[in-house]
Amino acid sequence: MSTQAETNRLAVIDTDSGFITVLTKRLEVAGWHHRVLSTPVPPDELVAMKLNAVVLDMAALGPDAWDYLERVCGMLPELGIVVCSGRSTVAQRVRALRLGADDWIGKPCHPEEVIARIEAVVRRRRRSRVQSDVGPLTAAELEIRPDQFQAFVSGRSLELTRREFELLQLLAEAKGNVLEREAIYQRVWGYSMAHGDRSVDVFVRKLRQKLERGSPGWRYIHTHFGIGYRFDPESLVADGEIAMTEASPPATPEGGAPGEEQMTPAAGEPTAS
Amino acid sequence: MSTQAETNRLAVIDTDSGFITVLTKRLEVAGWHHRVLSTPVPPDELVAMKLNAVVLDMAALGPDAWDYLERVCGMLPELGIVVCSGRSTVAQRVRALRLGADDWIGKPCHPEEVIARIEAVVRRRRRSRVQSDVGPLTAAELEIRPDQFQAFVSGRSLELTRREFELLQLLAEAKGNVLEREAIYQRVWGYSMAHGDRSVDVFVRKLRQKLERGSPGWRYIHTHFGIGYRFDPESLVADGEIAMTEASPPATPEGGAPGEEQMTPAAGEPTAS
DNA sequence: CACCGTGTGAAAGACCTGTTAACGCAGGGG
DNA sequence: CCCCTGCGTTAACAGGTCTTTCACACGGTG
Repeated sequence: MSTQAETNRLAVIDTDSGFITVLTKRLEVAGWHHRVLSTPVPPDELVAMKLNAVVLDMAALGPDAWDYLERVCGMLPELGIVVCSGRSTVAQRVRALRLGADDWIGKPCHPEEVIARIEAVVRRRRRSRVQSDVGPLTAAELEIRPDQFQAFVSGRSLELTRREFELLQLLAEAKGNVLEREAIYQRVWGYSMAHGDRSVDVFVRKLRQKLERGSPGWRYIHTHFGIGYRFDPESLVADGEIAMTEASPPATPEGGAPGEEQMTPAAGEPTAS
Repeated sequence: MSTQAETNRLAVIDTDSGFITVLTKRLEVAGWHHRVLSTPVPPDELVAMKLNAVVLDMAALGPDAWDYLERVCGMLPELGIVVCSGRSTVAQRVRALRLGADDWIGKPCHPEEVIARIEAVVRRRRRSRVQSDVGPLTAAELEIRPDQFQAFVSGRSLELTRREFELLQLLAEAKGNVLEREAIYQRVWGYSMAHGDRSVDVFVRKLRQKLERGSPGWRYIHTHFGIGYRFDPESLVADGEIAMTEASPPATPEGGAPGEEQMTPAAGEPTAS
């Protein structure tokens, strides 16, 4: 809940163009990343897409539909699977659900209901997942650890407060992009910024202070006059000079966070400058 | 799938005797513990039942059905909620799903499908708490034994109460991760924390007290201001030093009750390394 | 040069946590 | 049947930490 703005990723495997058209329109409104496939792609590829859920029509899966469904369910236990198919019998629906599908919707159906059901499935999945979903994020000497609500430099904590940490995390996740004050405030504080509020500036200052104290030699946060701030680690010394204190590989103190690859929500898309 | 040694607990809130008869018969075959209710019991009571899921008919909930549904969903985010009702509109189904229901089935329906859908809903939840109850867990001088609902230090019990133990176990299993108060409360108490509830803090204090009494020289639970707590054993004495039991315990001579077990006069202890 | 936006420091105030004690409830024993 | 004891909950207070706000200096922009 706190980490909002998490975009959901969905694949639709179907051949019913009318259904797809209507559904994708709704998905765009809802802000889902989605991809339409007309043939059953190998489970491996589904894995690579890092999906949250998949909607599929048994009719589009060809003759080996049940095999395919079983393989996908077995291979991606964390994936939300919603079958949206034409006429079906109770036995078929029960079979799919037992195989591991999360829901079955009969066509014709209202796209809004499809989305609501997908969301229900994903919601349930989110809750059950251990909170190790977000891997540590590193930048220059910095190691940002969402699991600890804290940032480290060569193993030493920067002693950030909650707000400071969330601000840093937000900026770092948008690496390279300029974020406007209003947007920052909105996402860290959770509500709209009052006119004339300087909180963001004050926190940027505190953050810079702690960053410099723990990692002198680097500048992390840049100011864009009249706009906002941008995170982008920049060495203050010539490249080859970092003689001592190299030890760049941030030693993971111990918490064995699984080496989750960082799932980039959206491809970097620079906000105009 | 795996040994279904764990029985599922389900409540059915409905007044349709025919439906209930058929459904309960199937539930018995499937080995579910179930309870039939003809009126909407207060959410508190649902909590006490320690359910995995609930099946409910909007028609049986009376005039405040939507309110009730919303309250239950908000209070028991971990509970699987399946609505099984008569004729309905898309808008109603979407509303229920958005409120937090996991599935909506229209009557009439086949009991086998109802069960399959309940199982699909519960299936996800189960994954998360799979590995929790097996082997003993040790950390520093501590030995946490789920089979006894108790923690030990060099063989001596810490005399933890049930809640204290569950809290400790939860924290220890998440070793190294910060857990937010809401998350802790939800997983130990089983339902959502009311705003302003300080129970978690109080129990953390009791736990720290007992931990310190049994294992001075170590700090186990760390506070993260504005967030929650983190379990991470930390020695209070420098590594190479011979712990002299250096006055860490402020004695507290003025004993309250005479029966106070102040044992541990000098029992050998640290020696660890 | 005038104007606005940003950096900086400090102080007031809101919020959070540690700690203690009293209350109500349930189970066991007399 | 009543009393005793242990446990969990709730309220209240004290002490600290974090946020916000304000004032002023500095620097970029037109």
